[in-house]
Amino acid sequence: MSSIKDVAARAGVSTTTVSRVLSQPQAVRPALRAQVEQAIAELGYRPNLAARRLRQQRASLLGLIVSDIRSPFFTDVGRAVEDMAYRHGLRLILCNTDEDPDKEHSYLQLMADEQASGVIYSPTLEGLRRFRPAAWPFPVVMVDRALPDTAVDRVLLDNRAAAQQLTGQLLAAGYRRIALLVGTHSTTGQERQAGYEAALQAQGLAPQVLRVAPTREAGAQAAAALLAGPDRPDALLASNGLLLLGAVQAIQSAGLRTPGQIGLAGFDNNDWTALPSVDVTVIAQPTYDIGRTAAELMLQRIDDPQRPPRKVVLEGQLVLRGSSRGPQAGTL
Amino acid sequence: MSSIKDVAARAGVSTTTVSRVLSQPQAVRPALRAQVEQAIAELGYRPNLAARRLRQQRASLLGLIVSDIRSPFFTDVGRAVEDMAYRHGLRLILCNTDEDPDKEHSYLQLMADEQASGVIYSPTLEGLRRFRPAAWPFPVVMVDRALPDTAVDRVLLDNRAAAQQLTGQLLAAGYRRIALLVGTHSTTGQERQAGYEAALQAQGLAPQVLRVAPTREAGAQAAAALLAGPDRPDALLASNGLLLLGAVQAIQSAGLRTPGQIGLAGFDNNDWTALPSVDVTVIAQPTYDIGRTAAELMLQRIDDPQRPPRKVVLEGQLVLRGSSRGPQAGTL
DNA sequence: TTGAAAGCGTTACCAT
DNA sequence: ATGGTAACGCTTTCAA
Repeated sequence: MSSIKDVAARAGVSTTTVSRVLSQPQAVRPALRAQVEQAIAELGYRPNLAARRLRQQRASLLGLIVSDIRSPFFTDVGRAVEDMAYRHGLRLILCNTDEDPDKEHSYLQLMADEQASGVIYSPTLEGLRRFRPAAWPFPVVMVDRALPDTAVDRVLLDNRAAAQQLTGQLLAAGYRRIALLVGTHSTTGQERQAGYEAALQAQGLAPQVLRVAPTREAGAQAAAALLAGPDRPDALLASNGLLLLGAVQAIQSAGLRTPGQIGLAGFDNNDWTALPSVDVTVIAQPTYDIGRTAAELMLQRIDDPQRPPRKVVLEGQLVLRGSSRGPQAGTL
Repeated sequence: MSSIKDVAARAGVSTTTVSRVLSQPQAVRPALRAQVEQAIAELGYRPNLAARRLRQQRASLLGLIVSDIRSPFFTDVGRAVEDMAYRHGLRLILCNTDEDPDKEHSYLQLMADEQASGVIYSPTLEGLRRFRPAAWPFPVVMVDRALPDTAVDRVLLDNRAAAQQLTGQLLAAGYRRIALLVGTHSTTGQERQAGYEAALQAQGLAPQVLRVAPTREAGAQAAAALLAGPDRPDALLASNGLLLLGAVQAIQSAGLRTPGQIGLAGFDNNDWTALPSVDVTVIAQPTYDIGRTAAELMLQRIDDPQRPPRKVVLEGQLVLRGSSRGPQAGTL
């Protein structure tokens, strides 16, 4: 590998000049600059990033810390962040925490060791409780999950409004006993539960909440229990895509039809939700937008570390499908 | 930030000794070692990775180059690789290429600049054609896609056997006019097509192949055209998860039932394929295993750069569901 | 078993 | 506008 020294020798200039050609070309006389650029091309010179990093004390590198990249939500977000990172010459390091606060901490430490320029972070409830922005040498942008008063940049969905809208839709269709399947571990679940409860209370109805692990299996099991139970709800609301899939599975396994025999709605416009045999009403989260916005906030923050923290709240989009039509609709 | 110098001063030893405590503790007298370890703890010292990298001329860093992390297959593989990387103290850098050979090359170059320890790579057909192992300063492990004679480590599914098995299943059930939806861009599609054709030819039947972009929309459109066409096939085979989803959508939209009115089978045991209303026969790829194996090959290769390249072929698992039962089965 | 010192490749300061 | 040089923090020879 050739170094900046070799380039300098070949171009007949100092290493300083070569460095300048790389970082601030306009500060070098065009003639000299051309010489240097030619030498660079001839040698196939590539800057040594480790040396640059050591000297500058920072790396062109972003961390993405999420619970599990296999969740379609985080996959989309990650894809958006990676696109932005690539465009701006930043690498993206992927970190899965499995909702484990210790692993979250370990990854934050790792990013500090790597002198990352910033970290995009979706904390668990516990991780959020422990988190101190000042403890880390990089800016953090939180996505999807964050407490209301956290003093960091963050990109969130209006979960409360979305859940309220979804619940309102079921109420308007005539459902009265709507049960909620909600995931533990995250703040989003809490907010969605709040929206659901608000919508019910406005009608003087009692909420029925099942808190379960955020997996398809747990969702299916909880939904099956509800459907087989003594006072079966007339509609189900699922607070995320995995729980919704579990609910669909339980409903179909029980031989029930939506919306005729049970109403259904949930979060996340996953690709299978549009299948004619599923056709479930959902809130579509602007997942790519969330990731892109998080990356944008990060780039701006890197540019100006002093700017006041910003909170961006994006709206979910109601995708109205058959599963939330009225209880009588099945006979149409 | 404290450096190795601070630790040395506090422990009353040389920087060399501190370095040794970090990398080969058994070479330092226990008493001294304890002093150093205490100093490290008291100062909260963390090694500077950039300095280490510059000195050692290599980084504890793996690259993962895939077409799109949003594909469930790559998501699972990525998750497995990241797990292994974390366990071995390696970072994982995520790279999406969108099936663009130039972007593939650009990312390979990036990994070279970062002095990555290795790259796990799922090349496009064109990227594979251009690829020269010797051109890169890191070992490569190919996953999912690779030419038969590539002289690099690789982890592949037995695509031909899997497609043959799937087609055989449909044939055994009594289907005779089986059409294949196959994605362009990848070697897997070609291999699966070969398996499909072999199975048909063994029965003296003519193949009917539609090559389309590997997206749900393209799959749905192609399937819809087939179903509405003059000589409609009696069964459909989809060569990956997205095309299969498109096929299911087209079949359900056309008001057809599987297996009664049309047979169906395909690749990838995505979570929605098990829904009672879908219930489609698939080949389940051992996605996590594929990723884990790729990471293992990489670790072994890093350990011993001279070992001969290995090829690991994993078997898909047939998941038999309702959609591939016989044409008359719907009336049972 | 321990230490001194060179050197990895770059950037940034200070001269000129 | 350009160049000399120190410094970033670590590992690795080599010597003791």
